[in-house]
Amino acid sequence: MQITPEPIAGSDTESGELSVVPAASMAPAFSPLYQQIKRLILNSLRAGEWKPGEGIPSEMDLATRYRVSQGTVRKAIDELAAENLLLRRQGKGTFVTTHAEQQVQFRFLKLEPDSGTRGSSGPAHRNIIECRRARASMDVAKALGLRTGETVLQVRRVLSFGGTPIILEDIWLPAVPFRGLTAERLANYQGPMYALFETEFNVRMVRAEEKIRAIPSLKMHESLLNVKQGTALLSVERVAYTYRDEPMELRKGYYRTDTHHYHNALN
Amino acid sequence: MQITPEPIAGSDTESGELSVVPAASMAPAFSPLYQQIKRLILNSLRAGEWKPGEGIPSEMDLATRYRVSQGTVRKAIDELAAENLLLRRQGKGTFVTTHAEQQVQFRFLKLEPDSGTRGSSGPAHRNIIECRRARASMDVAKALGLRTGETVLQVRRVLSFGGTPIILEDIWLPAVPFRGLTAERLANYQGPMYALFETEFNVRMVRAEEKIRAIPSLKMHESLLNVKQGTALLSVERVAYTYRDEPMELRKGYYRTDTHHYHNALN
DNA sequence: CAGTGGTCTAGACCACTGG
DNA sequence: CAGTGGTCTAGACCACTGC
Repeated sequence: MQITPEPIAGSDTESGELSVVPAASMAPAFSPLYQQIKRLILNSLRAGEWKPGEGIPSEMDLATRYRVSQGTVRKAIDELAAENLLLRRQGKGTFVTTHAEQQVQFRFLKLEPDSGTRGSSGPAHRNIIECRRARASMDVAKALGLRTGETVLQVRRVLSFGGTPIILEDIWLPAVPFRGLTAERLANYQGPMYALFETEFNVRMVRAEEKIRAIPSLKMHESLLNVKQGTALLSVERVAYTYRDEPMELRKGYYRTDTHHYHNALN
Repeated sequence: MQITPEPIAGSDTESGELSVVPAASMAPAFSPLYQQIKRLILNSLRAGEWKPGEGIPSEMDLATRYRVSQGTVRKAIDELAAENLLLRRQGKGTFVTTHAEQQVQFRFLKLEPDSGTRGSSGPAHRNIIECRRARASMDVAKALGLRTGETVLQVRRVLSFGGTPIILEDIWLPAVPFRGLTAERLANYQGPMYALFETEFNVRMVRAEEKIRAIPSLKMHESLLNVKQGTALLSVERVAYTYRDEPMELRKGYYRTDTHHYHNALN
């Protein structure tokens, strides 16, 4: 059984909904119903039919809408919840996840103090050093899917914990989606940067990939991070992706790890 | 409905199976059926009723055994599969995961070459430097849940990729479960170290936690990793846990990150 | 072909939330 | 109390594997 999506939000960007056959393959490309439902829900998220923080229709409503059983909708939502795109709350409903909540303040930041829990030394202090327009270098362009020389915004900031500067971040953003972003707006905004991206620029960061290295600190790190040149720093290069799986941010972080460490759980 | 486990494998270590009430709380500690089934399956895994690589009974068989529906067993297995304790293979059955398979050769190793895929430079070369008995220092004892001074085994080895030494690892293991482990057995064994632990010592590593820092290389790294003293190295401190969630290995890794990087996906 | 896991349904009931 | 997500069942059928 295949589903014919009803044109609700006038936003089905993808034309070929089903039966995508791998090139030069005889595979029938069978796709279970719940995967098709999952894609329809994802399309609604992409189209902004339900915004971050809002609730989506109940399972029964969606089942009626898509003309499938509740269990099928349920399995679709389960997967989206596992990917952190949706959040289920028993008795209340299912909600679009957002970066604008206290609990997930630093969802992508895995640095922790060696002793104590994160936040035990008070809230992080953010210091915007600069925000300027620039031309994408080759590696920045490649990471963001742009052409070399295209206009990007470059942000530099320092994060301090307990009064000590711990992290220097250089951030590159494509200029077009982020038109109007200034150092002042960044400095005045309370809350995670990704929350500002959501509310002000309609850009939702969904997942990220990081490449981690150890590097000797440079001269510029001396004053900004209060370390001597040559000190070992953790280099964390992150590319963050949107609902559409487009790379929308390149972030090069330099972490002091004398009092903190990057924590990772392996399963 | 609560399940009364039948005494099959004579191995139900846990006495209080159900209804664990949080201290000083009136919470009824409701536990869904599938969670109870999950625990029973986990107990069988712990007891060694099904060994790594082996298949477990079919869903229908387990449903009959536990006197629940197939769907309930299914949900229990789903969660264990999500935790990488079981592996489902359509048409074949459900199997206990193992480290002794080519595909998951380096399940816990997240270092990748900057260009190319892992393994593109041929198989890793393992060089056992030493394996000796020692007394647990304070931090080693704390990590392994031992008392300071208890006997541990200490292994040192170097991993090379494409002929270049990239990783130095110092490994600490509690002496008792690993009695009989020698440098020779380690050197002669083909395959992942965790696979040897499974087959020879009945120790199954299920998950791990890592703390990552950047440190300057020490003098001993000069010859072993072929780097100059003071070069920035990635320090990866891993504690690995068994089925019973006991810490069974402390591993301090020192990674060269001039040609490789630690890769991490964030969701 | 039989046996396995994978999907889908319909319906009942339970636990949790908020008015 | 109604509405939500969460659990459980029984049964049907499908996709994949190996003999």
